[in-house]
Amino acid sequence: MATESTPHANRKITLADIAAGCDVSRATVSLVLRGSPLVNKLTRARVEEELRRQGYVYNRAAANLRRRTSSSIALVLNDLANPFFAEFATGVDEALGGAGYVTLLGSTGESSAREQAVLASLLEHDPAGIILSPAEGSAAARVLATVGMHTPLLLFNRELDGAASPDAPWDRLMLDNQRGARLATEHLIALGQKRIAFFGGHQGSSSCQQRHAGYVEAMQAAGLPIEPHWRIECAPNRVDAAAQCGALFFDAPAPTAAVCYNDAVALGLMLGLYQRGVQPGRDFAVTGFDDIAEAALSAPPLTTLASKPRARGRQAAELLLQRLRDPQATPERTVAPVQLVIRASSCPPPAAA
Amino acid sequence: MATESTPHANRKITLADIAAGCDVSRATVSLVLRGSPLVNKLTRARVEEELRRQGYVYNRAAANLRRRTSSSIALVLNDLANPFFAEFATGVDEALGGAGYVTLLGSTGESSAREQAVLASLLEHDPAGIILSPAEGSAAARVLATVGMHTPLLLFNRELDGAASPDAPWDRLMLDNQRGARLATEHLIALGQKRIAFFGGHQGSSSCQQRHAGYVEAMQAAGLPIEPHWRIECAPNRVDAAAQCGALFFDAPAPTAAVCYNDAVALGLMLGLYQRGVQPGRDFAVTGFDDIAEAALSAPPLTTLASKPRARGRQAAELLLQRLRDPQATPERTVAPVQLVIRASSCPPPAAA
DNA sequence: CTGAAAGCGCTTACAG
DNA sequence: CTGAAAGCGCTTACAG
Repeated sequence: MATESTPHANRKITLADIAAGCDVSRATVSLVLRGSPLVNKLTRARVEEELRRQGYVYNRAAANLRRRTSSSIALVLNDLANPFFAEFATGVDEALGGAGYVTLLGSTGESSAREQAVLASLLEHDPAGIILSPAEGSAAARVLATVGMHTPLLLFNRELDGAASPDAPWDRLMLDNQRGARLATEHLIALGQKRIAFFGGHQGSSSCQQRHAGYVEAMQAAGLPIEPHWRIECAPNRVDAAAQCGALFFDAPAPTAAVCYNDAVALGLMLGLYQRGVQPGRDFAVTGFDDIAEAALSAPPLTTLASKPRARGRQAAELLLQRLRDPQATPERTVAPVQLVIRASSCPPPAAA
Repeated sequence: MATESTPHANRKITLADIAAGCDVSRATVSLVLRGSPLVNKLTRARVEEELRRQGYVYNRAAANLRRRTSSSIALVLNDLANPFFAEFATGVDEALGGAGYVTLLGSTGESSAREQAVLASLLEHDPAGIILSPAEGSAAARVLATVGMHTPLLLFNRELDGAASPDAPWDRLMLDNQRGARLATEHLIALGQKRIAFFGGHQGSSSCQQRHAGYVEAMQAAGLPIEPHWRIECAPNRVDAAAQCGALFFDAPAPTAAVCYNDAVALGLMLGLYQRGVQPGRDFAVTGFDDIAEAALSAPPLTTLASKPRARGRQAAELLLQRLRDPQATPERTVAPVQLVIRASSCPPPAAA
């Protein structure tokens, strides 16, 4: 009957079905699947034909259970909707896929409470490792308590609160925030700028602190003064940056340039400047951080620091895979370089005052 | 000894460890974990204490194997780095997480060959269902062959090539592309625009065809002519759109407005117009599609169609979960409405010629 | 209310 | 070269 050859829609094909179908043991089928050289050529051919015929799909979960292995990695991000992290995730997934791992996704929306829940849930799926870009204010002790000692953790982009940094028991991949901001500041200084503000970001975030430190470093090395009202906090997005622009000009002396926390903030600041009749790129110099796609296309195009999020994603995956190969090696802190991308029109010399 | 109470770092805690630790059977521990009312209150308390004490982590893969269930959903996207899909993924993950599912991520980079490989790999992890935004040119027959009949499939955003659309054996969630483009075109017509182009996108993509059809519909309903050089193809990104801008003006009559394939294209077109000395919002009207974050912040702000990708992600997840509850129901094609967002300054009436 | 036993789909020594 | 048997960590009738 035609029905006979149709696979039953209600049950998946297993090794046992294949074994029965070509009269060998499950063990032999397993050896074929795993490419063992032990199997006789003809037996192998018969089994492979049967696998095709029945449309067999390997059950990796069962194999992982038996072998006590795992073929997944958990990727937990604070904000997947942010293009920077979306690019990062793409890079991670690319590299993991190439190594035979599958990505378990989790998104925390910058809430450390949700981060706990997401981590706990993903851990039940037994990932071989975790890549985590922590939510703001995420505490080292709590994360460590839920992740435990069994699952290697790679931190990206931010440190955890309260971590004894030098000897933390996890790997880290960080951007060279301080050097990046220093390069941007030095670039402005070389153009003759003297009154340079540091604009945007939350003081609480470690990346903001590091970037600010790089700015201070460059200013001090050049012997330039820093006014208190030249440091403006704002949420790291365009809208808030545009709204905070005015704060730069409340007191004298007004800055003529700003090193911004990131590109989003820089683009928002430019918008705010336009609205006040100050033309960025002519009356005011601006730099960003990240080199998002729009940085090259804004008016004027933006001088910024390229952090290459997709490459960072691949790098994070490689570092974690390396850790899986050698669980005993001492944890490492890797600092990814960032590159100054000069788009001259966003950075004029100071206007003759 | 202190060492005794330290969990062995080389083996994970299992049900059997807990059972041994408080002198009950594994069955009882399992019942506690699953919240069974059968268990005696005191027994439950003892077990729960022991679970905490040993830092037990549930092995969901083992449970899924035994129960023949699955707690994951595969999400396969053609381009996660695109903000539209990043938002979509966020919405999917939100809704799935809430329902106790975990997201298995796959990214195809618009290659249908990689799509096959990614689907095959994810299927081995036995997802309960699949949400797929197909790569361009992805063939229905091939996808169906690798996905099989066991795993419910939900298509998002695009149709598969060669699908007998009305009775395809999968669910679909599509945007109302045609109506959206019609609304945009009608809006321009109501402002008095008559020479309206359709700009950007690939003719091969179903969404582009649908949007173009909506444009044609509105033009014909208003009795307005359409010139052949008013339809310009370009890749759906800013850079290519800016480069193609000139093609609108090769022949007379030149258009005075353009309905764009999407926001990226619209922003690129505006850039191209500026470079030619045509000021969008004054000399030329432009509309987009998607309502990405930048649409509100461009100069001028862009009239566009809001497709709410995050909400679409949640909706896609809900539809798939619904399918899991009722596998027999006939497949559905859901069309999500899109909303015209009018930002007047991008759409002037035609200049007095 | 609790335990002994079987089994989910796979893998891996171990015999032969 | 192939098969019988045990076991990965869980769940679920079934007895008691």
